[in-house]
Amino acid sequence: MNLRAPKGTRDVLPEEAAMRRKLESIFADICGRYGFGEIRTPTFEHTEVFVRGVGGSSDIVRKEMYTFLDKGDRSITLRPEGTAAVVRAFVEQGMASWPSPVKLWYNMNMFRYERMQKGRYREHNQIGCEIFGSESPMADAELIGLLDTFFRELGIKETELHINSIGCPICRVDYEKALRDYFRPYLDEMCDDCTERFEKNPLRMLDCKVIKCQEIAVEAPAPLDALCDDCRDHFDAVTSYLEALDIPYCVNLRLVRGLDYYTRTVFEFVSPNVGTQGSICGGGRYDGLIAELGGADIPGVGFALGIERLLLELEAQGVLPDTDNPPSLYIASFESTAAEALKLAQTLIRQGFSVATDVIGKSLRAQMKAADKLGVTYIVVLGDFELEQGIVNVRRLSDGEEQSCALTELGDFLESAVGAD
RNA sequence: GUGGAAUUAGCUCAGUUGGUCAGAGUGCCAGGUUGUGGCCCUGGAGGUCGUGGGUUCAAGUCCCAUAUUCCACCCCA
Repeated sequence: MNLRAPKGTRDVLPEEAAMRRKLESIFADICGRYGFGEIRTPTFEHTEVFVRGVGGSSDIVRKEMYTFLDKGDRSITLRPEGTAAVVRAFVEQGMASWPSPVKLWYNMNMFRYERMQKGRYREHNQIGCEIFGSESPMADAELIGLLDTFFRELGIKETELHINSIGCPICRVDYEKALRDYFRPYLDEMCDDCTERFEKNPLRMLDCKVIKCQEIAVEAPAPLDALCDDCRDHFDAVTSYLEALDIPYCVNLRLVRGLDYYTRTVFEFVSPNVGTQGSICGGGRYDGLIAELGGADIPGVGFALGIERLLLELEAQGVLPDTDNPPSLYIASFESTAAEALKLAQTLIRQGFSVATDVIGKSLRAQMKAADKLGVTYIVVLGDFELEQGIVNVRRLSDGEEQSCALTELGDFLESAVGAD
């Protein structure tokens, strides 16, 4: 019997879920401040959306998609990434007629059939942003600025921004030809992967990990030198905006990225703390994608950030978010007063306070221990005596200090306690 | 898809050359105070040693297969 979670999936338990919720709410808040609206697309799409959107030469489409036929013989694919799906929605919903630019953010789970490693899962979550309708480098810079804001609010220090330009379809053709001309004499000395890349995507030969290939690639024509004037100007403008925003960056000529839709700007935030993946967040410009998916010739730029990898990074840097812990109360009771305790708890909970009571029938001593383990701020014992008097002793667990309080004023007491913290 | 390592209680892990090896710590539950937490003490529950075969008088321990996780490639978040 195999009742374990499927390979590459995981359970998120309360402690981690609370941190995720916190970090997601920070991201949502920042997106709102930058003027982005949230979008949620279906968990699955027609396979064609990703084949055409992400591109047939990408690894995602070639070997990582969860694709199946539904009962109507439609080819369906669980979304492996967000941008193609969001662009599909953009086209289908006629967002081209919305005030431009259209700025959207999302927080969605993604599915890729891959070998497992730390920070790499078959189901994982990405938060991301897209800006449609701006060809300007200002849009690229605003997105990176948003990420910088997010990382600052999280307290992340050590991640590096790598940025590059891979040109437009026009100058890339020339550049790929130049690369092939350069590499052709060395092909016999290079690895099998590179000989395959030579045909399909010579750009990838630049970041091969094989030592011999790296030595050969050192002298290869640099991508930035091959850019046409427009692309060169665009890239220079992006970096100058980053400087204006006071965002440090590192031009990484070997940064290529494996999704077919990218044009011009590509960037990543990398860190040594998330396994060999390194990349926490990746993005770039995709000026031809909307047209590719049947829309008008509208430019776009966006990024996606892996929540699981972000959590690894936060943990490594020791800046995991504090989960909110409002002052809370434990009401201990006896068999004779259990009903009154439940009722009092419900009343206070409905007033907005966080209140726990025993629902097992534990001894008073066991209830005290339970309250301590829960980490509540205050505890009261509600017995027959207290009910008769209408007064309870409120004990603060941190230092054992007690003060009496009328039952009818417990809400006010907790209210003032919130203010005191 | 390729190569390597790991898998024993909820968690972190011991277990020597196959023969009381099914254990420790921690966590959990209960009691020590039938009306008062943390520390401490006592007791208890939980594992067919990832799964399935094989070798053997005997396997947690050796062999094979398989699953899962981790690491290195590949690639991406």
